[in-house]
Amino acid sequence: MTASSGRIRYSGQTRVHVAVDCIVFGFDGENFRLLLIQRGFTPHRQEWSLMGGFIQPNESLEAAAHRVLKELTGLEDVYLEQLPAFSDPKRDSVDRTISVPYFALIDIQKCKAQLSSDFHAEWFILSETPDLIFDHNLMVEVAKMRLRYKAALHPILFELLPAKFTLQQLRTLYEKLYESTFDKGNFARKALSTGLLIQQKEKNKEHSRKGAFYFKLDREKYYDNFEAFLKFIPNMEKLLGMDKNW
Amino acid sequence: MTASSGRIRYSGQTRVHVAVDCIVFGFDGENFRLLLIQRGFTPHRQEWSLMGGFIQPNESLEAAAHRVLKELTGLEDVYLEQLPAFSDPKRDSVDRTISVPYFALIDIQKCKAQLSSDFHAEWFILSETPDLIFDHNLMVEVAKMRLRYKAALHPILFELLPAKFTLQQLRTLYEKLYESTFDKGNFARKALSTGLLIQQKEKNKEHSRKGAFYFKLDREKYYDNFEAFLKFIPNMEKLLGMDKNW
DNA sequence: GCAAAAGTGTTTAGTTTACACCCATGC
DNA sequence: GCATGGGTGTAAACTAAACACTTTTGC
Repeated sequence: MTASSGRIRYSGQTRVHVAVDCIVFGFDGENFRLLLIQRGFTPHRQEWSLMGGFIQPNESLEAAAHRVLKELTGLEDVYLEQLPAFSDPKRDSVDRTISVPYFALIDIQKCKAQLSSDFHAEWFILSETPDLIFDHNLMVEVAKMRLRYKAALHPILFELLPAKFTLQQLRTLYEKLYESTFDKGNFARKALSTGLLIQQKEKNKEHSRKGAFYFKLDREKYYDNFEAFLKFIPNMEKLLGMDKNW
Repeated sequence: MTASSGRIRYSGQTRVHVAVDCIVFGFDGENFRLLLIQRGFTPHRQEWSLMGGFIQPNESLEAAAHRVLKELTGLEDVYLEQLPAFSDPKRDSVDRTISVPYFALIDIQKCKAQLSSDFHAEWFILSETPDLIFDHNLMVEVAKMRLRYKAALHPILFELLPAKFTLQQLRTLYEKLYESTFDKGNFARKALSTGLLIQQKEKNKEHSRKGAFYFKLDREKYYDNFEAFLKFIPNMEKLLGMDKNW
């Protein structure tokens, strides 16, 4: 619904505040993490919250989300995906505010330093997320489900890994997300068969005497095929909590 | 981003108009159809447009979409799914307006009568969609892609069929969406193996002497398993325009 | 009986899974 | 030389795809 004539005005129509909230996921090699801020102002001072902000007159929602993330982490090129808007008229008791959540995937190592003390930001273990203000807990739940869904079909989890990673790290990442375990051999074959991985000469010897090869993501193929399907995940239906008996 | 203290106001923050636009899909047995309205007012009087409306003070986005659809078609329980918001600050030259598109799937037969002349609504063959106002053409494209994606994994296309349908009608529906053809036998097996279909005693004899059994959707199983995965579509990756050579 | 569409069966190819096994290395 | 995780091989089970075949029935 739009108009473009200079003579027409939407004067009779309600206007509302529109904000974005960012559900920022990271992975520390062992656990999924969620980046939260401690509010420095009322209401709900010192309570934990998602990082968010109002949309500005000359920016799109996506630009607002990127701006907010930049303020918080210093990062510019972050993977962001829009989730369905939260628009219950009562969700905000001050003024009508619609919030559009975005989930973000970032390499936790890239922003550890920058995490501005302005926001008292902290990386929580995802499963140990504290109570959040307003409807932010629900936003996190929705984001988790969407991440599980999307990552089962598309190679987005690479966004969470450092530039160099081993197959074991990649597998652990998937195992944690789906709270499951995957066969080492089968997983490696699938991962390699995507052609997205470039084997390095260097090995990681932290976990074994033999050492595991590092891999890098083939960024070109990755961007070219972002929407391509993976079948990374065995028993996808079951892992996504879907009963197949029907 | 929200607040709930009575003392706080968002007075310094921009407020914007928020609207919903509905991309209404139907299927006439032969072609996908798109329900459009001819605007009766300026700007763009008599041009074709999606049906939309501004969000009201006491309704959510979803409620607004349902209201708009009810006005247009008389239908209340319509399948609706939110698409990412269109929020370019320049998309509306009058006032800043963010539009949240919803795609709707409806049984074309259920609303033929009601189609209120208030809106000069018409069912266009999807592939023969005229030029639409503003960014509505793009919304339709996004909705088509999302429908293809979603229908490959979930049984939503039943929403487009009448209460009783034959396997052939179901297959034709999928074939048209994916601009492809599917093996009769394999398709029937997959469709039946979902357990979602209840065979009727009656047959449709329009297309053959032998007659094809009618089926009804098992609504209970359908609602229980809405998020369950289907593997209805052979070569899903290729049909969704995804190159697998990587 | 034959045409035409409905519906079933069957062969083959491909993929997935589970699990066994070999490999390289530091101690 | 042996323990440890890294990496490879393989048989069996399952699934998908192609296509041939049988069924029904109005004319």
